[in-house]
Amino acid sequence: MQLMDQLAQAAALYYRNFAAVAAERDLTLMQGKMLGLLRRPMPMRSLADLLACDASNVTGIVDRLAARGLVRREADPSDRRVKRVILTEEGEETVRQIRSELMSNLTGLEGLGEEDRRSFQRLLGQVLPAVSV
Amino acid sequence: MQLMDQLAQAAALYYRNFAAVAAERDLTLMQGKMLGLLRRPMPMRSLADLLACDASNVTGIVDRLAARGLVRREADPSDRRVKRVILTEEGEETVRQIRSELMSNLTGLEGLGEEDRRSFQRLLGQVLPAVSV
DNA sequence: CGAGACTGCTTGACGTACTCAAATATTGAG
DNA sequence: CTCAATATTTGAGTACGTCAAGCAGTCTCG
Repeated sequence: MQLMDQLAQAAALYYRNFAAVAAERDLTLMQGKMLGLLRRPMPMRSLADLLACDASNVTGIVDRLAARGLVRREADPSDRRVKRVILTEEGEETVRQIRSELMSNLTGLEGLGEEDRRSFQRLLGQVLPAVSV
Repeated sequence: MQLMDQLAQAAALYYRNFAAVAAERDLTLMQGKMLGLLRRPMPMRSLADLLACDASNVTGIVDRLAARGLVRREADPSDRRVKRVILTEEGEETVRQIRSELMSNLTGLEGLGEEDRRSFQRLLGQVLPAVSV
């Protein structure tokens, strides 16, 4: 079906853009995704679930982000097995920049009227139901 | 903006699904994408452009697909620098399977009425303009 | 309480993919 | 023919993906 192909193209385009924005800051796609998830401190395990990858994978990604001072690990007082990942000041700033650049690249979103916006949201949700965070 | 987040989730979901379908056949995401592009014989260079990756990268991916008998290289008679990648019979069959499984997983698409389908297509095109193939 | 099951994180081995620079083979322009 | 440009490959180095194994902390239950 033609619509499916268009969906594929749209998804590819979205990630090309995302990867390009991240790359400007010397971040990989995964590193960018992870930073974007850290609105609040998050156990490694949760990050693995959200990124749909193995926990052992998260260790390396966090290591690299931490080495660059964008995140740090902190102990979870309620369960000493758990380490929570938290953005540093610099990490917060980076996330803000990425978000705003992403928005400004999605010029198509700006042009939508209120009604189109609602439709788009409804259709997206229907075709690709969001996973609860 | 909330819509941007939903877009991100939708794109992520699309690829999770795609990757899962590919993985059932022991293919990676990139290998699946490449197979999907091979509707006709394609120079390595074109594949690199379509996949938005380095040409040296395509060499490896094609190598692995060829080793499994899903594609093969053939010489381009009009330019002896060029090698065209072409699906084998088994490759064609694999692509058919992947496509049909993708479709059947996107149950949300089936449920759309004619009008919704048109809207969705228009909105997708507006927000994330397709790259011409 | 204390043994065993389970969970969160890390490590190591190995394969795939990405980038970059360099080498080879052809092509095309002057 | 010479030189610039193009198509592909190779090699080094990094990031990421899986999987199996290990350690520490938590939980359940006799």
